[in-house]
Amino acid sequence: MSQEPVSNFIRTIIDEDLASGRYQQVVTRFPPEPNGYLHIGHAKSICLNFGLAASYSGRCHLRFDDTNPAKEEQEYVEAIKTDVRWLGFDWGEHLYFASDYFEQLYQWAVQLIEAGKAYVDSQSADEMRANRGSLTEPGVDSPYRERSVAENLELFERMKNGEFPDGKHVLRAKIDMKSPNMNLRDPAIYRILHARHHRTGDRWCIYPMYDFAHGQEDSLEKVTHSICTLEFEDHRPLYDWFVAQLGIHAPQQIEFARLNLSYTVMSKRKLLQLVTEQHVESWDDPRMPTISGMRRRGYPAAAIRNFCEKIGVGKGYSWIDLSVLEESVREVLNKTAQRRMAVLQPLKVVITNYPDQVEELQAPNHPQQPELGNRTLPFSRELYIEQDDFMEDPPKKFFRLGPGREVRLRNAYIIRCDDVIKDEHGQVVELRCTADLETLGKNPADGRKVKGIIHWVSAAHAKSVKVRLYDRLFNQENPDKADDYLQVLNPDSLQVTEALAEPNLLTACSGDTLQFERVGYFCVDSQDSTAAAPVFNRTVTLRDTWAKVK
RNA sequence: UGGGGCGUCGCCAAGCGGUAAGGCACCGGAUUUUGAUUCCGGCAUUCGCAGGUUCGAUCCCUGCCGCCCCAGCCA
Repeated sequence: MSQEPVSNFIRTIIDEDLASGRYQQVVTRFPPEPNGYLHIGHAKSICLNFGLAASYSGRCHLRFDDTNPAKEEQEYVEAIKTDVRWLGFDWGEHLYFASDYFEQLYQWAVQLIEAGKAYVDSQSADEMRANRGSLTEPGVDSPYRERSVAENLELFERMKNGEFPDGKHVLRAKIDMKSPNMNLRDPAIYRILHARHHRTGDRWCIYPMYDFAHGQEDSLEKVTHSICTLEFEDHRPLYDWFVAQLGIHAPQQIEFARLNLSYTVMSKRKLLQLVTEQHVESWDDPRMPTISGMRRRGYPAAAIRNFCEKIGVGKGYSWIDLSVLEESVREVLNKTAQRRMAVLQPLKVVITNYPDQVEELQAPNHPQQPELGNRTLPFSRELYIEQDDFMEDPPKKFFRLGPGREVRLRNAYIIRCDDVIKDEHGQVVELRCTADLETLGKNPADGRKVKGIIHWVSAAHAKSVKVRLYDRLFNQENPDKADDYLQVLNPDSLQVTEALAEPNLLTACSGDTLQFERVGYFCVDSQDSTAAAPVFNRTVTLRDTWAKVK
């Protein structure tokens, strides 16, 4: 699947670690918190972690970082597993949960207390904040900082036994309240939380904090390279401190820049809000930047993988244009999608010199791949073409239909527009045309050139299908910069319309993606489409240089 | 103004002391029964700025400038 890997700073580090003998193999992990659905930003991390493991013949674990029962749910665990699998990655036997390590983590906390490296603090959250200092002022020691080991042990035990309400005490690592790195100013490592955990139920009422859990989880799994995003750079000294104090296997944490995509938001909080406040249908709404939304939209997994490969990985804050993703989608779909014809905004055409009969024309399913075979298209005297393909007073650069002009009907004849029929409002409602019946499958014998080619359907045979046209969810390039990102939602992100399609479209199955020639790629909606009432989602438009010329 | 990072073409991004890969975008042109696809060609005398070391610097040193992150009992 992948050929020459692109060099990047992470591979460089791994190469050095392997060369120096610091590690003998490569073990990575993708560690989502099950508090929401995966999005395209997670895809970058998944492709990176699983890709690196595959490239170095190592392994990659899927580990749920479920240390905060207040926000996490089983539903998310299942959705995440589905998405990672769909993206094409396999964790094999290596499925883990932070919650499986709770007992070990608790023992390690006790060990730290015994070593005089952790203490129970009984300040309130407000007092702790006040004593933490600021970016420019050092913090001050907690009055509880010098409690005896015995007292700490006893209090921590009682915390575990549920003898205190939430927030009454907290276990802190004893490091340095004056450290310029805020994360080292005696970070909280265990808090009291009387909450039901989706996997451990009511067994625990104290839960480890991220900093006290993540590195140890990596260590237990013998992870060699723990890849995370830039904001954890400041946590690395803490990460290293814990594994050093505990004397356990030390993985190397490496930070990279998370993905930012134009015209979309990536924070789970905001995505959750879009769902709960019904700005979109659901987590898998085709407008969502979630993996499940993109899947439903018709984006192939390979396109997402190619995209992640293409954007690279670095440490600088990057901003990727949505068009890069869309190009990746077209790249895959162009090769795989069968072609069909459908008219979105119909304009009637009558071929006046064509007899009252039905002809069966042959059309290739894919112009560049004859092995995909042909399909049959019914052709008759009355057709529909796209309104956009006719102009009453066309400019010179427009080479579609106009009064007296000729155009090729794709896979059929060349026609000339003789008359334009309008209704009482002056609206063009019908075109009277003549077909050159000698041009089926060949160019005019007299050598005249007809540059325009338009798509069409036979009026009597066309099938009506529901079509959903999706556009970017936000109107502003960076919705996070708006005062309120909800204010810049694109009101036209979804347009529902009926299209008239060639009969062959009805044989498409759920999940199939087809190209409506000259219009775009469309897939059968996995939720709402039925044989009786088909629903197609527009995956992405075709590139349209004419639109730019206009 | 404490600490941690980052600054190479419009957007990503290679490069690791020997004289600027690649992709996307863009601009030409060819083929084409999708104004699609495909195909050719063009596209940074220059690497945030200023000094210094060196025969030679985007790569090393110094000083500026700009941007991002950190004061959750979130991850």
